[in-house]
Amino acid sequence: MSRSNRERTEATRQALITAGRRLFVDRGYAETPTPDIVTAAGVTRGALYHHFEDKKALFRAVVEQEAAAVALAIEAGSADVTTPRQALLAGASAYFDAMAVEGRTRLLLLEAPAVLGPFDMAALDGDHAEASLRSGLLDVVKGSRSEALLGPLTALLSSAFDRAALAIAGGGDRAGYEAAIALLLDGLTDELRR
Amino acid sequence: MSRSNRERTEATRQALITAGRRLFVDRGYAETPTPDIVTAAGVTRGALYHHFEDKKALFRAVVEQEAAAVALAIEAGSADVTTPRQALLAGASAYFDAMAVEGRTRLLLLEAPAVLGPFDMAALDGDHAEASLRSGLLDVVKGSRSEALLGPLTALLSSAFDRAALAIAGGGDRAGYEAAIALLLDGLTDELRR
DNA sequence: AATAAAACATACAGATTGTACGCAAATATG
DNA sequence: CATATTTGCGTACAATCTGTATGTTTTATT
Repeated sequence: MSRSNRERTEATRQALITAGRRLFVDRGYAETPTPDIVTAAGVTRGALYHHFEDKKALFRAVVEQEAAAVALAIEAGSADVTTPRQALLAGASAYFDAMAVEGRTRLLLLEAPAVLGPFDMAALDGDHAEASLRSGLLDVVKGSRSEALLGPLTALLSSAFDRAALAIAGGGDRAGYEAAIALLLDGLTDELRR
Repeated sequence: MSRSNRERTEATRQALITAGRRLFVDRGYAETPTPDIVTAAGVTRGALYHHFEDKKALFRAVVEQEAAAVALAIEAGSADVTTPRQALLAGASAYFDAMAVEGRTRLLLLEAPAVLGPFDMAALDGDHAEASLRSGLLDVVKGSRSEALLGPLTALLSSAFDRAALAIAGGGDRAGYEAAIALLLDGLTDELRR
């Protein structure tokens, strides 16, 4: 049985990422020693440090994969929408669905910002969701006074979405959070039309 | 020169907390070895482990002190206010002022949630600010339909405040964030009066 | 003054990270 | 196709860090 080098690399890389994800979610980044990761992946630390520069690089790969999955789910979830309002609410709902995957909020919203820093975090497409929100909000603020507030408004609401995702993942009342978000968006919309 | 035991304890505890704060802010919790902390504090690791159960306990003490300072500043900042709207906006402004102290956003909003967990974090008066916000929002939603959304709305806006504080600390445009928050609050107020 | 207890320093054991080195399988080269 | 070379990965090692155990000095107790 002989595998091509590319296959081998891809297989062990993914095994490490999968095992790492499992342990990072269960115990957190700091409390997860690399020996445990490689054991779970069925390799040795030699393989880990061959494919990744250090432990943090493996974590980054896990987070990147997770962020990509979220971006994909949102892309798919935002099918045909009618009004800007519907688009925003549907986007929020898709985001909550995507973030409902177990461990995802811990990885993306708690561990990653601290481990990678909010700087690396922004570069890492963590704001793909934010960009989507931004374009949705643009339809709302466009033409109004305070169109200049698009940036701050996007950041604020994005943060609110994250908080809602965290709360929902923690057993919070999803309907309540969705209603609250609708309220904020509707209020914002009205307020800009005076 | 002989100091009372209470004085000694208080002095070295505070020296450790101060040195720890400085290093945690500069390098982050994980990248700060205890030998560096005790050297900066002018003691040895023996003193550290005599006064704190472990490194995390020292970090917790730093965060507690920081959170208390924020709570105090907000308390003082919310002097005589007239309307609920003014109360909320003044509270936000006081919060931003308090969080503008260097390193505070990193400690309270980035490191602490990851190191202590959002669980310990909530218990740790991190939501003193949130409680204040909640009571301010109560005046807004009171009597309206969707009074039941007070909880989610508080969480969402609290998160938005945190994000604004982070952005401002990172050199963001404070006036823009304050305006955006005013917009959200005003919109919410109007929306509930229909 | 003598004893107890608290504050702290020193010494040590275990664990963890990253690196150096070695070997075997796969790919490149003539 | 044979040999050289690179790639994947396992093993061994050195440096560091954390927490504990043990000693020493200073303050409190009686």
